[in-house]
Amino acid sequence: MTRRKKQEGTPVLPGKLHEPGDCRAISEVLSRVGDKWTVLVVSTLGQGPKRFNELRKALGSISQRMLTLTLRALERDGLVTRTVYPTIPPRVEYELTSLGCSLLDPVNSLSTWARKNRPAMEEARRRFDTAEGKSAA
Amino acid sequence: MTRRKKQEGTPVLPGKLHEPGDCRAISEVLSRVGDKWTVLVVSTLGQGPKRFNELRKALGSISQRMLTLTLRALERDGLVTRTVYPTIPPRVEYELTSLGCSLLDPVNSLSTWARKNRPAMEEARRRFDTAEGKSAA
DNA sequence: CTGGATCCCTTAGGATACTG
DNA sequence: CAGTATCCTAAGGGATCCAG
Repeated sequence: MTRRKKQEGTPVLPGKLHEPGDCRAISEVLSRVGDKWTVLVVSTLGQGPKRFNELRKALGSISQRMLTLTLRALERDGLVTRTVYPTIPPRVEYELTSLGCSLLDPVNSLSTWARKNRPAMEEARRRFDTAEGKSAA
Repeated sequence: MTRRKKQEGTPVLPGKLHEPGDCRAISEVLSRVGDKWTVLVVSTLGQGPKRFNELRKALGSISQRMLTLTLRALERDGLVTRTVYPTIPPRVEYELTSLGCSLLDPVNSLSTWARKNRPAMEEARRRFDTAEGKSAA
C-alpha cells in the first residue's frame, strides 16, 4: 500500500457506489451484525423489550457469556438500552433503541433474501459437492 | 427447555415474521455473508467479472489464501462462477451469478444503513466508553 | 436473576513457501 | 498467474464456578 501504481480507487460502475470509505463502513458494520448472535438478538428484541433470561430462552442455545457480550456490544453501539431495576432479585430489561429498530429494516431485507434463496444455495452446494466428489473419486 | 411454563413460542408481533426456520436461515446466510471478505468480494464483483489478481488488488489487504477460500465458498453456494482459460499463463475469471447479483440488493440496503448510521454508532460508542471510564476511574 | 472471571478448545485467518 | 499446503497466532465461543 505504499505506492499505488494506477489509481485503483476510480469507480467503474455508473449507478452504483464504491467510495473507499464505504467498504470499511460496510465491513465494520457487518462484523458487528454478522457475528453469531447479534442479528438473532436484535430481531428477538424487535418483538419488544425483554429480560436477560427471556432472551436466553428465546434464543435457545446461546451461552450466557455470549448473550452478555452480545448485549454489551449492542449497548455500546447504541442499538439497545439496558435498564436495571434495583430490586431483589435484580431485573434487567433490554430494549431496541430507534437506531436498533432502524437496523431491523436492512436485516429483514437480508432475511427475506435468505428465505427466498436458501433452497437455491443449498442445491448449488449439493451440485458443487457431488461434482467435486466425482473428480476426487 | 424441559418444561415451558407459559407458551413462549407465541408470536407477539403483528406484521413481522418469526418462524423457527427463519432464524436458522438468516444466521446461516449471515455467517456466509458476514464473514470478513464475502461482501467485499461480492460487491467488487458487482462491478463486473474480474480475474484473481484483479480482485486481490481491488480488495487491497486480503491474503491470497483468504481470497481463494472466499471465492471457493461463493462458488460452492452458487453466487459466483469460476471460468478457467487454459492458456499460459493461466487466466481465471470470476463473475457473479444472477443469484450473486440478487444478493447485491440486500447488501446495498445494509450498506446504505451502514453509511447513514455509522456516525451515530461511533458516537454512541464514544459515550459508552467514556461513561465506562468515569465509573472505572 | 444477572453477569463477571477463568479455563480450554476450536476456528479464522495471516505469512510464507512451493507447484502447474 | 493462480492457486495449494503448512505453520502459527489470535480471536470466537462454550462450560463452569463465583458474586452481588
